[in-house]
Amino acid sequence: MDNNSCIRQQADIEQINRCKDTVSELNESFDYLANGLSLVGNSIRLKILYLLFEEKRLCVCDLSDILGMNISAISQHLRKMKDRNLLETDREAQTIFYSLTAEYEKMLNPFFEILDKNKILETI
Amino acid sequence: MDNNSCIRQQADIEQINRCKDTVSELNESFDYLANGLSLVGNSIRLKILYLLFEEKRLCVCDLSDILGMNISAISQHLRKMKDRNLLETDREAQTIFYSLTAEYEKMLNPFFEILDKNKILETI
DNA sequence: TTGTTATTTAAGCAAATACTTAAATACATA
DNA sequence: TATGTATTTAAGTATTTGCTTAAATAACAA
Repeated sequence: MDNNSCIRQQADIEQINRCKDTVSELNESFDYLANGLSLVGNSIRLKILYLLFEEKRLCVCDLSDILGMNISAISQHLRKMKDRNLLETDREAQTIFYSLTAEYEKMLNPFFEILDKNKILETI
Repeated sequence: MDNNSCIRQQADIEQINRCKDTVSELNESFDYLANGLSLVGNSIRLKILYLLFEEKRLCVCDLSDILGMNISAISQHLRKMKDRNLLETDREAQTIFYSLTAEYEKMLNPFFEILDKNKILETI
């Protein structure tokens, strides 16, 4: 793993140890948060999330049509986000509607605002 | 691309078209934002960002030691984040210190707060 | 029951990402 | 100028991710 055997001569050993402690203490939190952010960090999924933010709810079929993509591909993206609790579903006969969970709607709001701002700028 | 030829029978055509317009209008913004978020959505890079948030500045060598990873791997992560303006550098003799840019320190703050909260919870 | 619509799931492939190794660059000092 | 320290870069490999295809499930209607 570490062949170059680092630690520079003026390194602050106390700082290094403090950081090591922080990292090992928060390790699972980092993994969990990073996993959530990686789901949002994909432009197809970000589009889906934004569309659900604006339209409140949409089904796989609608999203497939809006984004010009295979239903199966969309379904797999939705599944990942549902598994991580970014989305929830609500069945109405054969149609399954997806929507943002309250928690993530709030969490993602600042990013949606950035997108809204862009929209206004470009339409002026 | 789209073999299943969707559009369900009760689809709201106006809604679909409105959504298509939004997506094509904001297309580059989605790509740009998603790219930024995908950088944060990696647990190694998230750890680096959090450590820089707490310690203000660290060099490749320190991070390599703290995270128990190859210097080259860390350097490549740092480069990606510097290219996307999440980080900036500041040379001091042979040592190059990385720090968060003001813009992203502000933008990532809510996530760092989540991590801080966890830290307090676990130490009680 | 049979067929239709809406969706999910599984398997395979292709592209993207992360890590390793080795060589290159940059600065400092003897 | 030669040597050591700090870091980057390039190339190769391995792992992960995303998409396609085809088959499966679920609700409904004839």
